[in-house]
Amino acid sequence: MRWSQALIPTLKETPADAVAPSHILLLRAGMIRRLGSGAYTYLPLGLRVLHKAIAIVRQEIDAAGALEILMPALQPIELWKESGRFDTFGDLLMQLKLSNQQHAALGPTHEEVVTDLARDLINTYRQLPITLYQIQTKFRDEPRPRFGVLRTREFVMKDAYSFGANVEQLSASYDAMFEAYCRTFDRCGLDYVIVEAESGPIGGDSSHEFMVPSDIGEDSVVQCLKCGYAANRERAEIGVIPKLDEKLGAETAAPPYEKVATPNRRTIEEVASFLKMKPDQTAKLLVYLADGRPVAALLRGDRTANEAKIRRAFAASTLVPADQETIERATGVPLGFLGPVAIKIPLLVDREIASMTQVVVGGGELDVHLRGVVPGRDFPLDDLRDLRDADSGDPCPKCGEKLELRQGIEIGHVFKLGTKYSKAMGATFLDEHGQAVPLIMGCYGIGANRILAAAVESGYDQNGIIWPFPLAPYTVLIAPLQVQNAEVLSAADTIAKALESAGIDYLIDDRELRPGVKFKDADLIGIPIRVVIGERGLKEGKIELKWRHKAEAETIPAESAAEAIIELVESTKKSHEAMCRSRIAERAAARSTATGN
RNA sequence: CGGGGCGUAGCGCAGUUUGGUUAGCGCGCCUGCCUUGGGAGCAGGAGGUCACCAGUUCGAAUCUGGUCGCCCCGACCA
Repeated sequence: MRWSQALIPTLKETPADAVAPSHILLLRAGMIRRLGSGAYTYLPLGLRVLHKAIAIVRQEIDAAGALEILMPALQPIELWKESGRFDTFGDLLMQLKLSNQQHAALGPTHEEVVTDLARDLINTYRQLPITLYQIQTKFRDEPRPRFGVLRTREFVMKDAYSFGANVEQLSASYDAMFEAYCRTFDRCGLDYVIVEAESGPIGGDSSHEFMVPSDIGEDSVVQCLKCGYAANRERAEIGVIPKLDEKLGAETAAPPYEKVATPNRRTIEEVASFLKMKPDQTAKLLVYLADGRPVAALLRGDRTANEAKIRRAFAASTLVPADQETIERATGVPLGFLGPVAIKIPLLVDREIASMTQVVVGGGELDVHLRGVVPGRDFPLDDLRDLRDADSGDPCPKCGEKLELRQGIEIGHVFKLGTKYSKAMGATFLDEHGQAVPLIMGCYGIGANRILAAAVESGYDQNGIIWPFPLAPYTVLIAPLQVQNAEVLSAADTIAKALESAGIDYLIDDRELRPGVKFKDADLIGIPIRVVIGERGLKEGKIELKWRHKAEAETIPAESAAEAIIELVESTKKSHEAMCRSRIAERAAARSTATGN
């Protein structure tokens, strides 16, 4: 492609409403343009990257044995009512009225449609297992689109759905997708982390997220750098925190707790600052309705409750925070002054509380808190649980080392669904005994646009984007510096022709501009290999070769330049493929050790 | 949905507090000269419903009321 014929509207200045590096750079590099909030046009350069990412996804998902289909984005609302998600999806679902009063939705995901298809087409266990997928635009009425292409109202997703006759088939399909995702992201050249994710009432290892670490990532993940444990923050378990054994001797002699007046101080912040203490010296008592029954959880004041953990701890299938009226009716204590001493409803205590010698808690009556309360002495510690979100510095559940908390961009998610949709929508098959049984499903998503955002977030410098080799809009940028000079231009054209016939994609900057402008633009759009041809070098029979990610350029002989560049591209591809293969081997080895024996 | 900010040329901004010539500046764009290895220089030029609607006023980018749009923080995120 000749730059003079292309549409690459680079910007010298930073657009005012872009904040995230990927957003700023994709705009400045002329790859995207905003139409409205959360809606972006992909210009030629950006679209090429998107297409390269999609091509890799498609190859790997195909190779994993899934079958590509294309379902409508436009869906009858009845399907959503049938699955029960019309209510749970809420305002996120983009709805519209068609003629004839038809009520429709633009698909935010396709469990309903694919389950409808399956109940129609899958009749017998002999057709199972099967995995269907599509690559298609999804619609979600996001309350707050942000960070450019990272969170939009309309986005391209690869969504796959597996159907199995039993749990073994589900696991096999899940594992195949999991492996395909690893291969996909390895091939994209992304640095990703796989984390255990919260999977709802099913539990177990039935959900994983693929994350690219980034400060603008919207998900928090905890990671143990020692043993490799990684989990979504909501999911992460916390290792055992040592109890203070010695306190049994020392602290039983501590003075009894005292009541202090805390007029109208209800929140942890208010109480702590009023008593001139830190929030981590206090504890808070939270009240929930577990399957409708009021229950309480006690956490250190500065911690975040984890509702999924609390729900499981109370063996409940639903858990919602209790409202003020319910709390006061159930406990007889006004909101803001609840404490664990003499509480009237079932109480579970977070494990961490056992490591506190003294604590400030609510006094169980209006405008009163208790200071110097000793856990274990003043309230029981016999049922300790893990009830909170993991934090930086908490012990790893596997090895006890300190966990690190980081942000990440979710680029892929694999999930064992079970029979949630097949049961709700009557998607059954006949098993070996002629029994109609619900299909066992899994679902697997990859956000194509997020691959772009994540690649830029993890590959840029102050001059612009540094694309990973496999995703770059073009592999080689050829920059003849003096286009008026016939020798320079023909040297550039010679190289271009050679790349063309070698099947290597390139962009040739044939614009009649000053060299500085060309260099700035080249850095901005981030093409991996830059070939500079200038009058000066050409006189000495030399042209310049530079990697975008390296500071220094090298010179090579002009007459053999084309061959050298082709060789460089080929060897880079080969070493990347070799890296992907060795990752595959590593995972296979890890699996056989894990299955043990 | 709560809090904060913004809307003036393709992009970045000044002007608004205190109403008053023809609404400015930089970048980009067009023409010419000049220049040519890291966003050059000179000269000339095009480009504006000052987000929209209503009001106050002799007079509104500027004051008042309303509407819309966009960004950030939070809530939310199968």
